[in-house]
Amino acid sequence: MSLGAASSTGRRTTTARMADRRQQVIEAAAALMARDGFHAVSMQAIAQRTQVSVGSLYQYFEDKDDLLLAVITSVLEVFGKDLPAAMDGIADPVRRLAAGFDAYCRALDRHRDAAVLAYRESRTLPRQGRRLVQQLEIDTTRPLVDAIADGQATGILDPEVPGSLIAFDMVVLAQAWALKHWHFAALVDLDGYVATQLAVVLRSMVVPRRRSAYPDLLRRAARVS
Amino acid sequence: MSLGAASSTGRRTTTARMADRRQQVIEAAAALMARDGFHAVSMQAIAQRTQVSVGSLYQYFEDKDDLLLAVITSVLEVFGKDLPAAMDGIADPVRRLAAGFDAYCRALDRHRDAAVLAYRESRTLPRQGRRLVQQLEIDTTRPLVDAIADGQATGILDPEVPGSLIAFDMVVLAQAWALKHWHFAALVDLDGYVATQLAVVLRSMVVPRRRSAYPDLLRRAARVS
Amino acid sequence: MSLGAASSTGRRTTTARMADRRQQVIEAAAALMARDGFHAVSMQAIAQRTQVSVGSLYQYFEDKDDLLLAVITSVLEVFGKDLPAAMDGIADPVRRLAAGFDAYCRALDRHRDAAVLAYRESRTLPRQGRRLVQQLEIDTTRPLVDAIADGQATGILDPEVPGSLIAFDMVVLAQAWALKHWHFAALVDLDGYVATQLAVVLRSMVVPRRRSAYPDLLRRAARVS
Amino acid sequence: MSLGAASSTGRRTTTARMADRRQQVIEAAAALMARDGFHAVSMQAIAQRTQVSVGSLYQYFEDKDDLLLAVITSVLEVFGKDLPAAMDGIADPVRRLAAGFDAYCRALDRHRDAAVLAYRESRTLPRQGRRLVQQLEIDTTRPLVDAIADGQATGILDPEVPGSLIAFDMVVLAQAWALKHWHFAALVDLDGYVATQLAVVLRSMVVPRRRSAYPDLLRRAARVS
DNA sequence: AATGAATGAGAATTCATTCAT
DNA sequence: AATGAATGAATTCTCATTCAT
Repeated sequence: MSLGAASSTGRRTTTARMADRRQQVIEAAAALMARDGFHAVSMQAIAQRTQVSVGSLYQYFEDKDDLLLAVITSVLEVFGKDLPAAMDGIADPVRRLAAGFDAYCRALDRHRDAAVLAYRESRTLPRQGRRLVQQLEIDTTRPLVDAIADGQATGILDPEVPGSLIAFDMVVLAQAWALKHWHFAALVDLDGYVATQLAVVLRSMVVPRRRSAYPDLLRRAARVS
Repeated sequence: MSLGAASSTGRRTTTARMADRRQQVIEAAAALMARDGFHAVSMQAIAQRTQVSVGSLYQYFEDKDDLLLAVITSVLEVFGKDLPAAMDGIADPVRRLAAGFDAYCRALDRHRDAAVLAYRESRTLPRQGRRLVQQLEIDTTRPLVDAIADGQATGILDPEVPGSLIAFDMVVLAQAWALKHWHFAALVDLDGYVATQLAVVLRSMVVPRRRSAYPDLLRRAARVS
Repeated sequence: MSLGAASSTGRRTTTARMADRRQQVIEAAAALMARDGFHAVSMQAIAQRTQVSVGSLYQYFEDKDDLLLAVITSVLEVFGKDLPAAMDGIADPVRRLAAGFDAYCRALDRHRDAAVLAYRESRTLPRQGRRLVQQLEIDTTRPLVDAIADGQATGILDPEVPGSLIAFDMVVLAQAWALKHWHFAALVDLDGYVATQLAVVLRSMVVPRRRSAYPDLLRRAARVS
Repeated sequence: MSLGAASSTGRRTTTARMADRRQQVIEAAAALMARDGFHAVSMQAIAQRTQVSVGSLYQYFEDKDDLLLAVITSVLEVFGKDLPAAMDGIADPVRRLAAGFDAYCRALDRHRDAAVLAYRESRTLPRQGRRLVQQLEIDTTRPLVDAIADGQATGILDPEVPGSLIAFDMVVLAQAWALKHWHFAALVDLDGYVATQLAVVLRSMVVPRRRSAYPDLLRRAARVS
């Protein structure tokens, strides 16, 4: 569970060693909280797991909420990073969109517990933290929104379609793979899931005369039980 | 926040008066927990709000988890009840599906906080309770699955489409109205949301030569900013 | 665990049915408390076990302490009753003493848990109740004290021996079979225990020239590991 | 009520200061529980008495049961320590036995309340703790058993006498001074008690031709009312 | 007499946070 | 910077007892 750079908290992080430890704490906390939930994990448990004293925890983080915020943003950053990386360099907007959705789903699948944690516990954060997380989620959607806009500009996608809404639908459906895994996993595997959901979304957007260009994306690739 | 029928937990509830009180407690707890989250609400607080002694709380519910389960199932039951009620008697499978989705979204909109509570805190429940909630959610999906199957049998919907998966997508998207309200509400109003999402889903399912029968459902009705 | 008449509390006990129920409650309470200890047994648990309402419990007993007193006296009465019954009619003071000790040990063995309860929890009783229990224990010793006095008067037992003290020793040693059963039971069986302890006590009392009359009592009868 | 060495429980107790405080807590708890009984003493009360926060109590002890175990073992250790100390260096087995019994009775007399507590509440302990206490009691008996065996080897004591059983009888009788103090104290003083009980036990063991060597031990020294 | 729902004081235990070393 | 002992408010849950029906 290698989680990104983090911060978001205006902490000094003077020493490099301190930054290291801080990151370790975030990862340990993420693992514990993903398993047991935020409230069920005590600061002492996190300290113990990280081989750090409780006192030090408060050197790295304002308080427990601040740690949670760091954990969540750390998780979201990982997700957010994979997405543009996967889309970068793909000229065709539809294929770019598909690549983004695919990458996002895979990232979520890899860190399923962390994802559940992030979406579940963001409510626990104080207002400001909650907003920050929401903004991060919106930022993540950005590349998708852009790809749709691009597709509409190119005449591949229906210009009447509300891009930002559909893009967020894609985010929601990707997250659903983690959040409703208990249900979806009984119906399809990850590949099938990605293909199916992609087909649903694209069918509603690609204009009829351009459909022939994406036979692979518009037809369900996988069996669904 | 008038929440439906009682129990779901195998409780005694001998007196009618007791059942009444029990229901009051569920509603008060739902309100408080929806606002502050399960862990932030103490049994004391619930007792106080309901004008009931703490001891009585434990006469009605095994423990706090049991109360949470009662709250969540109570919430879900309301949602689950609106859905078939709205679909009942509509012959056309597509219109039936639309009516169901519409009703579900509206129920969720009405009890937005309770919905967030239910989906957020179901993780807090012990295994068995969690399963119960999941089953309840699957049961809710049933009428939608049936409508899709009906549509496929009638030749209106693409027979290759995986009905159970798409039906659950609809549930997920309906829930997203509550869970991601902070984002969607900035883009559309409820009517617009329902229309748009319905269009997305139906476009990917209705076979081309039957599309003309549902011009209202397949075109976005509302403005999206 | 048929426990004796009881009362000791100045309760009315009007109906015969009431007296019956009362006795049932005492027995159920004795069983539960013997197993789990006084504090670990709730009034509701006793009520449930006896198929009686909690309210009725308070019709039969002042409060929980009063119930405990009833339980303990009930237990002790059973013990106390067996003892004189066994001694009655035996002319020889030494053999009478032996019969009494034997009967007492056997009664204790039969109700070992109840015995432990009685001796352990009598401390829990309020002053007055404690005194009552102590008096009951002293009364029990009476026949033994008398037998010793008789033996001394007859010239069989050493006149210098402090009878009341030795008699109480016998009570203590009999109780020890129940209280230290975890240890003694690993060393001897009940018969061996009775024989051995009897030999110890009698050897220190029977005057030398009368010893030949009790070869069976003065020699250890049983094997001790 | 200065009670001996610490732990017996596998606790960390890093600091010396911590060990100190821990010991203080044990002593305060012993005093309170001896007076009011285990269940009647709250952790709050113990904390208050020791000038320690409730939280700290849980730093020193797993839970209330663990504290009770510490109290009881602490008590028993004191008793167990006096006994061999008094016997050490006495060559004559009978006199050694007498010295041990004497020391044990005196230790019990000094900490009578603690003794009652230990024997009464050991039932409250969970299985493992109870076993530990029993083992401790058996260990205590050891020097007595050895002395008897020695006496038998030397031909002073009747070789047929079951040593381990008699030794435990002595323990029981010593404890009876504390447990049945309400009765015995009315009959004799401590010196008288020790002398009398010793005489009872030794008379049943010392072989006739060696009796002349212990006139002081075989004759009751004290008046008994 | 009998019932059992209602009560609320009190108990054990946890845990975020601080601070002396 | 780091430590981890100390703190005590807060929380969940129990249970003896009462009282309206």
